[in-house]
Amino acid sequence: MSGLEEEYRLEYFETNGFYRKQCVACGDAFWTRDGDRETCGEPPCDTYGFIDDPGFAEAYTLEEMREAFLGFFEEHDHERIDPYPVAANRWRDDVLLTQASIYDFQPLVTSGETPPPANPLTVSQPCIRMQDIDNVGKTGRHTMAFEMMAHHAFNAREGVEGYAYEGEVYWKEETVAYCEELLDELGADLEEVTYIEDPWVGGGNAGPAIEVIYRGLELATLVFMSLERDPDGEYELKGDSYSPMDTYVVDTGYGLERWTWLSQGTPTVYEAIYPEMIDVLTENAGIEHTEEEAAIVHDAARLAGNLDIDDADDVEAARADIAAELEVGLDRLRGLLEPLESVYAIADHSRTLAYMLGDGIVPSNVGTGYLARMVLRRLKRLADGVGVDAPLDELVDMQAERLGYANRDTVREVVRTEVEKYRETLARGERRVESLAEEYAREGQPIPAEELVELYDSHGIQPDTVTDIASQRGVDVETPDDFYGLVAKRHESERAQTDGEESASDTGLEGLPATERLYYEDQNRMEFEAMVLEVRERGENHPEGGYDVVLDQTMFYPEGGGQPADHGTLSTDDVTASVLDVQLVDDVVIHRTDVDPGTGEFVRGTVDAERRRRHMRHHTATHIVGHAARQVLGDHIRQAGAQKGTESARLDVRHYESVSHEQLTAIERRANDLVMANEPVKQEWLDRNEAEERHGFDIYQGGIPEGEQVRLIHTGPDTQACGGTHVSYSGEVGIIKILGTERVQDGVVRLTYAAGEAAVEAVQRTERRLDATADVLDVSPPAVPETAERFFEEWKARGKRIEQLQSELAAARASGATGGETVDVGGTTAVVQRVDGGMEQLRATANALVDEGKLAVVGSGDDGAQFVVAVPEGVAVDAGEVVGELARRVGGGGGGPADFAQGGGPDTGALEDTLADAPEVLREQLE
RNA sequence: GGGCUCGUAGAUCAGCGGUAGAUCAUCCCCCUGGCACGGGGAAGGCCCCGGGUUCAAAUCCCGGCGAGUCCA
Repeated sequence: MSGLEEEYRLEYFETNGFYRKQCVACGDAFWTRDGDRETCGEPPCDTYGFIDDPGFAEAYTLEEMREAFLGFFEEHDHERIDPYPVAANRWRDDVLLTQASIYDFQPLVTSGETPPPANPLTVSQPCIRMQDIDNVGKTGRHTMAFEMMAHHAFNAREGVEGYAYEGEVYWKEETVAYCEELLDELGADLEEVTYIEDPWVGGGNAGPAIEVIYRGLELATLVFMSLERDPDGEYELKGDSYSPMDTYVVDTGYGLERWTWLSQGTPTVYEAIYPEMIDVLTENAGIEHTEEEAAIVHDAARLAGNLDIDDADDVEAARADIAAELEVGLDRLRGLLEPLESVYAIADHSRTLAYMLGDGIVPSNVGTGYLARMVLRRLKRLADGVGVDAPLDELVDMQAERLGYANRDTVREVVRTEVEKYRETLARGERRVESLAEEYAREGQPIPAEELVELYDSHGIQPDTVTDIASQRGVDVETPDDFYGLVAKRHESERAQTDGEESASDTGLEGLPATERLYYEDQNRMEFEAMVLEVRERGENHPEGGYDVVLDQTMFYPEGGGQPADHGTLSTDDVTASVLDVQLVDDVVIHRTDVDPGTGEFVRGTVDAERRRRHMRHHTATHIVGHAARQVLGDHIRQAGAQKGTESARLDVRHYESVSHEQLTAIERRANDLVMANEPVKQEWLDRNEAEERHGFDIYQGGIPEGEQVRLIHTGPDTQACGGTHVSYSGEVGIIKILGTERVQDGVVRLTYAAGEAAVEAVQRTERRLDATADVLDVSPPAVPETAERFFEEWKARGKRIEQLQSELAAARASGATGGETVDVGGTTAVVQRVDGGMEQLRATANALVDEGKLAVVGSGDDGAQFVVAVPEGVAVDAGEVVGELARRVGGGGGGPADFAQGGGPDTGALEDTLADAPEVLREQLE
């Protein structure tokens, strides 16, 4: 066991006269050319030394610095590659956002499975780190959106085989030399640069790493990824053991924003990287400073840079010290700085959104969409708070323009839609809080913490919003110290349930050769011959029983990519086995059959052609519908899931609003246009990097395939990476009929459609329903909508008429025209009457009687035995009690308020006797 | 992917087992020279859909559809 000290003894350091020192303040080991140096150079051991005193020979803009960096490495034999999207989930499924340039090459390139797009390479990769959201604007140096400039080299140890790249391109010596040369070229004083030893650990990998510090600013991190976690490993880092890997990767990160900042020496990073935006925002917000105020702000920023400020909490703590140092009041300082902090954050959040939306992320309540929504809402709050009244879509567009995105119209549209949604949510929230505040105001109580949690968790209302509105009504709010802790507590129980995932069962099929998959060779052939390599009876883990059959080659398509497995038969001369399911495990296709075809036998395989053809039509149709949806709805349209069946298929796409009928019709028409154009559907196997380069990441609509080669399906103008089976010409899909659309969740729209024979069947089904409806209405099908509407209107009108007639009838009954027994109960006239009708009639009759000052007991035998008892004002009879007693006698129950009650029971036979006893019951009540 | 909340008049929402309500908007009348305001009146409801429990469901339970929100 050992650490990595030896790893840092570079020849470069030796020959250039470096010293290895230990920081007298923090104890970290570092390398320097300056023999007198005692501290590592990084705050808090040292302070910023570049503000008002830029560290490079010239000032660079963001764009100039990016070009300087990439150009430098191009000159040193690196290939410049285009940056990847910030939505990392478009090429890997373990993370949401790109947080570092190395994300572009994980996991397949770093593991050696796939070659890198170039080697060595250089890139300036846009990244988003949501974890810095609270620090943006406040610390002077944090940005949520940033570009990580990098150069990477992918190496494999000499003599080991089986990796997608081999040999060593370069390693630590060259990496440090490049860094020094670049710094030197830009005019940095190399005497002032320090290299801190800081081992890197992450995601099961580790390696030595060096932090490059210049004038107090960490400019770069040079990571030498070369170790993997291994219980028996010889290296010990942060509590885990590691051993060397066969591949080792140079992973560098140079912060574009910091290099730009250092070259300009502005008080904060924000003024260096988007000065125009800061100008626009300060003017729009009406922030004006006198010369004296401007000087205070400037000095405060410089002082803050010299302090050990890591996050927003430190800023607050340091502010008093800064105020004292500048000899201004704390409140005045805060008043000057806080609006600026908002402006900085607004500029940053606008840029973050430009990255996100420019890369096609659609705001929603899940995944990256949720993150985009959070950023936008925070941006809106900041802008409102500081008085920036420029529309957000303009702010985002300013950044999108600078970043060169082509889909700026969509981006603006998305921002506008999302701002409107937020406005509605806020309005809803305000109404809710207002009525809640009034409720608690009446009781003279403060709004309790549980309500606060509920308002936030279920309705998205921030506690400070609640406090604001409540205080306007003079209501206190119990704000707990640990508000977000309480919210988290609410979610604790759901965590517990999410484990218990079934572990992949041991297939026991190791060592079998990969099945040759014939369905890729000829997607139209449905018959083949093969040899049975292995048959296993399915164990008790599989309640459906049967056999797992492995062949040397197969035409059967295994379930995958949203396409269900083929069915069919495997026959020998003696037996015919039905194939009920087909799965792919690693490279082996497993056929589940009902009987054992016999190991070593030759079998004739026949695929259920009807089923397969329907799947093929629906699969190609899915590509076509996706393409059409993108044309109609916009370039941001991406597949969120898909399922193909025999009767219909569905495609879920990311979109920011529901799809209108008009849009649906347009999609359907475009899709059928593509069908009728009868374009060839071609498959092509391509090297992964080449496929990405030629067609972009949008080919991964159906998920991210493994392996070095990807299979592309070209359907006319559409290209996707896909493992499914397809028809040969788009015309074979037949008619595509969109059956419906629904919003599966916010930000995801589902399109359901049928193709070919399934479409014809679907149309016929719809037609039959229409015919049946027309028959019922006794009109021709075209007249159905109009007739249905007329009938519905008439039905409503009749309902009203019936109600009116019933009350007239009831009034007539009450006036004594239709009998009923009249008795005297303690001085009040009571009428006991049987009216066989519904509850409506009973109520109307009883009400009419009460209107005449009479006590009413009305019974019906229409639907069981039912009673209504109504008591006029000032009569001391409890209607509820009376009904309870009467209903009990017919085997039921009942009740209600004292002046009006209803009830009943199933025993209709006892109705007459019960009504006869009613006067008795009423009199008992009086006592 | 999981949790929570909500679907009642055109709009905003009460009601939360027992006769469907308020406010605004709409229409009519009064007041005015006219408008705003004010006063009086009317019209407007498959209480989201489907099951269940109950004598009785807008109300309780289950399922679906729709909307919102928090978290991974």
